[in-house]
Amino acid sequence: MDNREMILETALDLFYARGYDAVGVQEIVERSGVTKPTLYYYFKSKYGLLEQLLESRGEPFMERLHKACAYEGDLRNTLSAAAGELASFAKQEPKFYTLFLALYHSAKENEAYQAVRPLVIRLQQEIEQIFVSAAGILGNMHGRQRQFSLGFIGLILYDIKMKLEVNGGLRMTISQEEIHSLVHQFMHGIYS
Amino acid sequence: MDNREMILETALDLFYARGYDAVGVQEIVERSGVTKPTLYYYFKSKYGLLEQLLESRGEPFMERLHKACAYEGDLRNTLSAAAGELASFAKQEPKFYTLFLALYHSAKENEAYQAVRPLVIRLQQEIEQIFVSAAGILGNMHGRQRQFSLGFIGLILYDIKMKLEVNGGLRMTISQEEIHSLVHQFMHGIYS
DNA sequence: CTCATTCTATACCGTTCGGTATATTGTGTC
DNA sequence: GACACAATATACCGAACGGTATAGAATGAG
Repeated sequence: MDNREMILETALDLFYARGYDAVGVQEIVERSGVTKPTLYYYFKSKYGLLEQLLESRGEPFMERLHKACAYEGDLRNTLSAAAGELASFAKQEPKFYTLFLALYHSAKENEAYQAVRPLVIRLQQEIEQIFVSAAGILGNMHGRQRQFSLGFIGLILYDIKMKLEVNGGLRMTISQEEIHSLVHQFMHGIYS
Repeated sequence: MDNREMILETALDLFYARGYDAVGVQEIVERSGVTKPTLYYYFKSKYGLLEQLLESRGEPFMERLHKACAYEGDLRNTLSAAAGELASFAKQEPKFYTLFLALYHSAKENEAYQAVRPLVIRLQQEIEQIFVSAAGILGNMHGRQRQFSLGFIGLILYDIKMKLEVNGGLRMTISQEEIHSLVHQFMHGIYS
């Protein structure tokens, strides 16, 4: 692993464990076996490091999610596909997933929240687009696509986080059945 | 307002806006119109300030929640009472509610997460106790009280946060109907 | 071999960090 | 008026913060 990747990996470990603000640049470079100028050569600043970390780990996932969110006439199946993609991603990258969630809920005027916003917005757009596509069929959304998508995201993200925690990080399993059950639970609220 | 309360209020504002780690003691005392030794006289350390902030604002709420969670034979009504209490608290203290949620999701090895744990545990216990009490009647929980309570907490907390955000912090309204609808949505997943 | 470019280390910068030793100012008690 | 005690300010501490000026090593191209 080259130095750049090593720094990214170390930063992920540390930000995950203690948070962006509580981790110093010095500690990152020491654990990575490099010195400060190396970090600043690749990332320009501590904030740049966080940005590139979020982009390098988030981009591949966003592409997979985009494909999974392609609406094909059935809202339930599409939501299940999206939720399944989120779950499999969380299983593959539990630390990044947890870090993402922490940043998602962090203070709005904090640097770290600004850095994660692009990813959050894209996630919201992908999910919201599902409901927009389904509006033609459902017909009764009355412009509540945003509300529905936010609620769906919150439900799924939190459920996955809980399942990650009770299994101690690794070994998380989330079956197709559980996904369908969650989606069913969510949709029942919509239709009633 | 005396100096101690002034410091607490300022700390809440700043921690809410930018997060515990990103705010320095210097800024807190400047905005409070006092000097550092005054802060350290009352709170002993920055961490102590956070602890006392969480306790002073969290304790009154926990007491109200405890009463609301008293199980009286009907799971739906009890859950609605608990959720309603959470909602009214969020409406009264939106900044503290949001700060609590941010800390709840922050990195586990971070100081701030350690500080909020007592409150988190008590919240979980209150909610879990509802399901434990209901177990005699439901009978089919198979020791899943913890899982149910965590899921319920996640659903309610996130829903309230969303409603806070779309209304720009103040002017949040969450009707009794919405509460009942949420609880219904949650329970349908349990019974099915 | 030479030169440009990429990458990395030594050593340092000013600033801010959380925290404190010491002294002074109320304020009510005896 | 003397005393105790709570509350506050001045001035300072060493350490850690994010960041950088400068120079040296490595690498491939001509």
